Amino acid sequence: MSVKKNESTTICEHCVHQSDIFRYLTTEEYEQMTYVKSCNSYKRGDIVYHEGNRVGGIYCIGKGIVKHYKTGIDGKEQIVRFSKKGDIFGFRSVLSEEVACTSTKVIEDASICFIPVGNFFDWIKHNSDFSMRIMKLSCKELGEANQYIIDIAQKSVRERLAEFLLLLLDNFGTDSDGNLNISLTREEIAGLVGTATESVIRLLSEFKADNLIELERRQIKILNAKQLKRICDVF
Amino acid sequence: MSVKKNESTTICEHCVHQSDIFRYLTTEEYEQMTYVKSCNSYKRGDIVYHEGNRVGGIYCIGKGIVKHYKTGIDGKEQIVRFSKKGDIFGFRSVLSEEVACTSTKVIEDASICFIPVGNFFDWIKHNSDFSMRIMKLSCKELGEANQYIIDIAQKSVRERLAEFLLLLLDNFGTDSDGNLNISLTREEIAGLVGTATESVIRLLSEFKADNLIELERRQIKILNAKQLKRICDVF
DNA sequence: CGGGGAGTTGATCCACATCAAGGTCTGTGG
DNA sequence: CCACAGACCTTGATGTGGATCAACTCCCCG
Repeated sequence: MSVKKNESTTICEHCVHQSDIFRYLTTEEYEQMTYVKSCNSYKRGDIVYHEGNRVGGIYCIGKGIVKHYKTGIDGKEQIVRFSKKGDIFGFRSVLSEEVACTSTKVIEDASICFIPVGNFFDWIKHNSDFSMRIMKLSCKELGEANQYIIDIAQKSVRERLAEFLLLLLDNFGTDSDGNLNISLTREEIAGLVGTATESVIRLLSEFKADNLIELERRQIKILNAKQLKRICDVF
Repeated sequence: MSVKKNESTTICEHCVHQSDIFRYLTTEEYEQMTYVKSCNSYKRGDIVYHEGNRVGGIYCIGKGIVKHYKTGIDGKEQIVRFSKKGDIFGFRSVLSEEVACTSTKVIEDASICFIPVGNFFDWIKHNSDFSMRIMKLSCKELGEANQYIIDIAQKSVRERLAEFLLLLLDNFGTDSDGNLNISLTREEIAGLVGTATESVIRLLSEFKADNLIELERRQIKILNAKQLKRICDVF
């Protein structure tokens, strides 16, 4: 259940500044946005919306990380994507006029803005630069989803795990110690790679034994990206 | 390699009429389209474009069926989608300004129109109804791709095969004999389901033995859709 | 300091891939 | 019209990646 608290506008402004997509709004539209949007803060574990919900607008992340996942057999989560600072999400359901095809849950305390569908549609309708950016975004996500499909269909768990470690590195970068800037449970990694938790654990230990990574609880440090790349590049 | 022949405009007009997306063009734009588009006919096996190609426009199918696939390990095809009469494709690469993320090959003799990217962009820029439709389309495909991911990640081959048979039924319908209106090799079905050819054969025979389907070479007739639905609906 | 979620490890099992061999259909050219 | 090549299909035998089950430990937090 989502615990929301209203926040001062200051953080909100912050959020919008993070996202380059709103640069394509006119000054007037931008002002309108700061007026209509509402900003909330979320804790790890909070649900932004559930699969099957009707989504009444789009979301923009000012701070934090969320995962987008579908719930499958026995409630097993399959993560299809992450969003982080500056990313927008929810537009897929809004634009396709369908209910949400994924659930969105916070995995790192976040501050997220909500913009009602009406305004969003207005901008898309009247601002072709903005609408072009949105289109580009959805097409990019579609390309990534297609890649995901063939990865899961044809690569081994070992290959996929190597690939997703690199993807996390690319997406979230590292802190000053070289650790990945995202903290996932083994179960979440399993839900991302599409495998069982135990398999993730075994393969991570294997990678560690081969000096490809370092492990310190949920901290993962990638030591040998080149070799990981070699493992996942089987095509 | 793609064998193309120019066709009379008559068939071309035909093609555009099939697609409801062009109804959203203004009369002027529509006229422009009939002027700039070029129509070609393709035989089964012809390639429209390869994964990694730069795509210079969008395609619209007047007749026939194509498959969109990625090539993986050992050249094994993973089909991610089909397009048929009235569908447009190629816009993903165009809009995301990336190279094609899939190859497109004809699986039923087809007549396909090509519309250059320049005109397409013009319409999107100046016609918000049209651009909205395109957006809706790409978001719908994104939702389907997400579903595909969790299916492949969590369902058994048996469940997926049942699901894809129903999906083919839904997409292509049946002829007067009740056979699916699409003819795929066992290998293509395997590439769709994400499994080995032999597994497809064994499971199809199983379904046949259970009187769920009838098989006559590449003709597949679905006898008991309800039971197939029960097999694939494990979530 | 104890309860619970997360992580780990080992043992077991099976769905499915892979390999191998043969059968059937179709189109081509002699 | 036949024969032959090649693509496709089928069936059986075998191997294995990784899921599942079970037991235990570790670590955090109230």
